[in-house]
Amino acid sequence: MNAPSSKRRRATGRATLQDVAAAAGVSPITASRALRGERSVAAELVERVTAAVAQLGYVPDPAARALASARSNQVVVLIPLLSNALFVDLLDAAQRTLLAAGYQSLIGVTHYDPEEEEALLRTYLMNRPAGLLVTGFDRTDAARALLQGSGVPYVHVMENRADTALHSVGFSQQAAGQAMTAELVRRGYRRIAFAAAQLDPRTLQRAEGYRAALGAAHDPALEFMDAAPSSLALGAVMFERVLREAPDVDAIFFNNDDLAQGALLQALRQGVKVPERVAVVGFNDLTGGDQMLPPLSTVRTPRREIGLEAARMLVALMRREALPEASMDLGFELVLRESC
Amino acid sequence: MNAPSSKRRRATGRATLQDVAAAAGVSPITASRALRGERSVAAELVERVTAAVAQLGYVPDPAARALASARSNQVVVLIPLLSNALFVDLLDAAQRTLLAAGYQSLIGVTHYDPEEEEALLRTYLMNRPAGLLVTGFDRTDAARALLQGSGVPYVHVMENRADTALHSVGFSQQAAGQAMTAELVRRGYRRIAFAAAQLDPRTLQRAEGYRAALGAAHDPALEFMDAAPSSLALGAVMFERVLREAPDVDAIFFNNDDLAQGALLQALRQGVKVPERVAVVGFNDLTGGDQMLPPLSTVRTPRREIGLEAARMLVALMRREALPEASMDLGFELVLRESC
DNA sequence: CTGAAAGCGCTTACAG
DNA sequence: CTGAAAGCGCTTACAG
Repeated sequence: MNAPSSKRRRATGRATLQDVAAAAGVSPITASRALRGERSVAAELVERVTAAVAQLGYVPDPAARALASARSNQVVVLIPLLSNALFVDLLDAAQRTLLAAGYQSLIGVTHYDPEEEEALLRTYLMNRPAGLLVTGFDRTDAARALLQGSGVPYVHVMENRADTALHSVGFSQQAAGQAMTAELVRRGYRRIAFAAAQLDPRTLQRAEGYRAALGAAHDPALEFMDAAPSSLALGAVMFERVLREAPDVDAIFFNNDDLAQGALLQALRQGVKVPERVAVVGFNDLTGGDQMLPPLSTVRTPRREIGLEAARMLVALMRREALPEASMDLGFELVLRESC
Repeated sequence: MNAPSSKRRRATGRATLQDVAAAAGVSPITASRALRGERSVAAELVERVTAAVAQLGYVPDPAARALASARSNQVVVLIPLLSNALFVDLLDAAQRTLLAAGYQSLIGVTHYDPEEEEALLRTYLMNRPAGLLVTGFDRTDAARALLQGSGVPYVHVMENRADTALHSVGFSQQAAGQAMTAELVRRGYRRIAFAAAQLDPRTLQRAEGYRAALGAAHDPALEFMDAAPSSLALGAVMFERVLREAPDVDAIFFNNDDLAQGALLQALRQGVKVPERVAVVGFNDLTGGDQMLPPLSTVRTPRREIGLEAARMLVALMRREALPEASMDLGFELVLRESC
């Protein structure tokens, strides 16, 4: 009768590749190839398949695709924290680029914990992702082996390394730390403190740059490190502490803008003049820096561009296209407002 | 010989349910049932399967599962913006809860655009998600039909509605707007402005609350609406504008904290005394409000709790467990600091 | 409580 | 350039 064939017991009601093939008068394999843009299909058949797809409103089933091809259309993005605007910006840009290229993003938050990252990697690799975006180069050996052994392309974001063939899009954190410190020196500051929170690998690289810029003038007593997460409130506390413990300080380089903004607000509360009594500079150029009193001098980091370019690089890798370069240094920019 | 059977041409090398079943001496179906915790399996067999899983390091293939069961282990989370800390907090909490329950999150950003939301829904529904979290009740009819027709459980976040059987976790935006306005009235303010950006549905609900609290005293000339996205910089501009266009204003209720914080900084720049000349209050209690000069009075919204509880509710729905209630009102709290 | 059979909707590998 | 067959690794539906 007209009842659906009893053979198709669990049909979902959606049009399948079979239906498309039948409507186009080709075999399912040919329909599949036409759909995926394989060039070995006659132009006329491609047209017929395309028409059938449009007519039936066909959409491929990602699960069936993943099962048959051992590869999904999802990209895993591993970032340290969602509460840091830096990573949210990067994620947003990467996500849009990937979506436009037909890939969905699966986000994993590592909380700056290598063990947690390794666990996430184990879990997400089971999904047979098409690719991965990972933050920085610092991870467990097991995580590295997992990435390497997966056969899945991946790109490192935020950092660059010249000594490897690994794919990366970022900038030199050390060079950025060095450049801002050098600018302070150039402006005549002599007792320059470095105040950092979180103490993740990139923060420590910036500290290296700070030390390099200071050379012999570097005084370890002017380094203030706090492993707590970065925040406005912590910046206020650190500002007060630096002035108390190093009264002769004349400039403070905070490793993140939220710290620096908190410091500026604390200075206002204490009546400490910035930059006259002490200069304050930050890092990243987060929202609000230009609204501070005085407006905050900082290092602008290209996080959106990093997200965009890393996604592009990954897409090329996933499509097995040739890559112009294995690693991109997107640089940084000193934004000198009135706080130094 | 010892070579793998030529029948298994595309094996991936991972242990399969077949391997587990063989090692446990049961059929694959029984292994599958034991794995998924179906209660109809003898305790002893469950033990043997569990042991085999551990021994082989077996992990189920999500794609095969999704294909066979027409349901994946992924939950789609649709939020308006990643650049608003409010939604990032909600997302973070929901994500953790879902991950702990064995579900992965697929994030979609709608940019407050119903058309974009509808498109995302179409795309993501193809993945046969196990469930969805959607923001608010405002969407296209097609999107509503898509959700309804999918058969997939979903929970609304951020808002509540008593007049429907729809699942939701949030609070009354209108009541929150009304409560803060009433507090300002109680404190003796008489010319209370409402300044809003983005103008999304929830902002407009807060505006309703503002009007309701003012009653006959409500003056449309004191409403300042700007459809641009919320930011510190816009808050500064709006503050200046309100004072210029309504010089007799004695309090300003900003619909989001970033606006209010920007206003506070602008007041500082202009030398306008807060709250003496004009009171300033915000909404959401975002990071930094307590660091402002003066510390910002605002409405604390339970976004993390919303993410957590909505995820819990969804998990119960996905597991077909009984639900204590279809809708949860998590309330809000006035945080009265020194800016009013 | 357990299982043999069939099927989910695609793509791979092999032919021609 | 095109296709018939087989298979990816699970779960559903039917029996018993």
